[in-house]
Amino acid sequence: MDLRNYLTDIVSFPTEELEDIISYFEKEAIQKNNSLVKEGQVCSKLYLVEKGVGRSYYLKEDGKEITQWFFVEGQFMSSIESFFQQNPSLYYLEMLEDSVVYSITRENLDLLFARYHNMEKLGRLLSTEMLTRVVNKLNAIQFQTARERYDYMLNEYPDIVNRVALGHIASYLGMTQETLSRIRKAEIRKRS
Amino acid sequence: MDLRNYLTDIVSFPTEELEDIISYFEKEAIQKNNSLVKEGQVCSKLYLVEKGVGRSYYLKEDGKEITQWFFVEGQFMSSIESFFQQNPSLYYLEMLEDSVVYSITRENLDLLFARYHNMEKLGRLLSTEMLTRVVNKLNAIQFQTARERYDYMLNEYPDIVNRVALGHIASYLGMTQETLSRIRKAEIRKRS
DNA sequence: TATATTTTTTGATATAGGTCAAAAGAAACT
DNA sequence: AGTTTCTTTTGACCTATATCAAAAAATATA
Repeated sequence: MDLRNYLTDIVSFPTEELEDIISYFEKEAIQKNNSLVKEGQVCSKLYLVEKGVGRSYYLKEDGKEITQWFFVEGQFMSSIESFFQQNPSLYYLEMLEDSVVYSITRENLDLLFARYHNMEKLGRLLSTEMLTRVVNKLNAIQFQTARERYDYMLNEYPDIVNRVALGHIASYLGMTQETLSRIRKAEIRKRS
Repeated sequence: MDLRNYLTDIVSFPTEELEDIISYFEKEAIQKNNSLVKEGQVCSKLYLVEKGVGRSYYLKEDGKEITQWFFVEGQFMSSIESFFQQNPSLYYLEMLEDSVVYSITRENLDLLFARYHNMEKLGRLLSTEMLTRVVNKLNAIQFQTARERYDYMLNEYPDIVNRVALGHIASYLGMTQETLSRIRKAEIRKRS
């Protein structure tokens, strides 16, 4: 899958619109553990992951890293609030594997939103999709036990569980590493 | 504030576009405790609250009501996933005071999105705004103590605290009614 | 392939907030 | 105004998950 496919999967663009739009994206290779954005910086770009996994995270007062979101192939990645409001990011963005991403700046994206009705539609559809995903996570976090949250993760993101550190998943799910380790142990026992 | 103002506050529409758009909305008066949508129904309309407060909630297996979101004057209200995906709603929508709302059907909204680029933009901006709000709530719920969450509520929605039942606020914040009652008691003591 | 570093597991203990039950207070209805 | 119903508060007790500390396992580096 390349950029063209990811976009046309959402909205069908006339060829010349699509080519113009694509010309504003840049392809970047990012090495494992490299940051795209650091806390305090304004996030000036929106990324689309072609290959690899990324995450957004922040530091609690005690210095612990809290993973806020994971981004896999085909997903748009950004420090959303910083990108849209152009204020300093509360989050770090980093890639957890050697990755390839496409990026577009806020200015160019705005330009494309204004130029093409279809692009505006794509923006709207992506936001509502993201919104649904965040609402789902909120419900999982708010009303499920630690074990149920891990099951939710296995269902929604089976892939990620095997690609990233347990500590990252634990903080993403709002529990400690130790708790997740114990849950996993119990699940293995249950299945055999 | 009327519908016209709520819309032009977000995007500036040429007069005749605005009048056309507005003609697709219907004004409805809803009595306290009346539902707009029940669990299992497809939510066919998007509402804008002119006067009153609404909430979305769902029932846990044990029958307890969990408030998912509050909607006050000027906010768009819907069972979002049901409205956009046109599948059965997991949530109830109800008004907690005698209210006046504007409504528009999914079909008409889609028609306006397709007809006016400006309308599509409004849709996109509303989704991103909502997205930011949900992300904020998620962070509050996931990493703050019960007391901190109540403080977050007092800041973000000072108004709501005095308009709706404590039990609704408690479940919205992911805690029991009893816990919220004790927190409130402690806060009062602290302030005097 | 040995050594250093990071990640995961395990154990012991502590605690925030849940549950259950009942009293007190407010609001709604006749 | 009195009665019923709904909401909030209070108390006693319990449990899921956090915290702290250290061992074991996996991974990276020299």
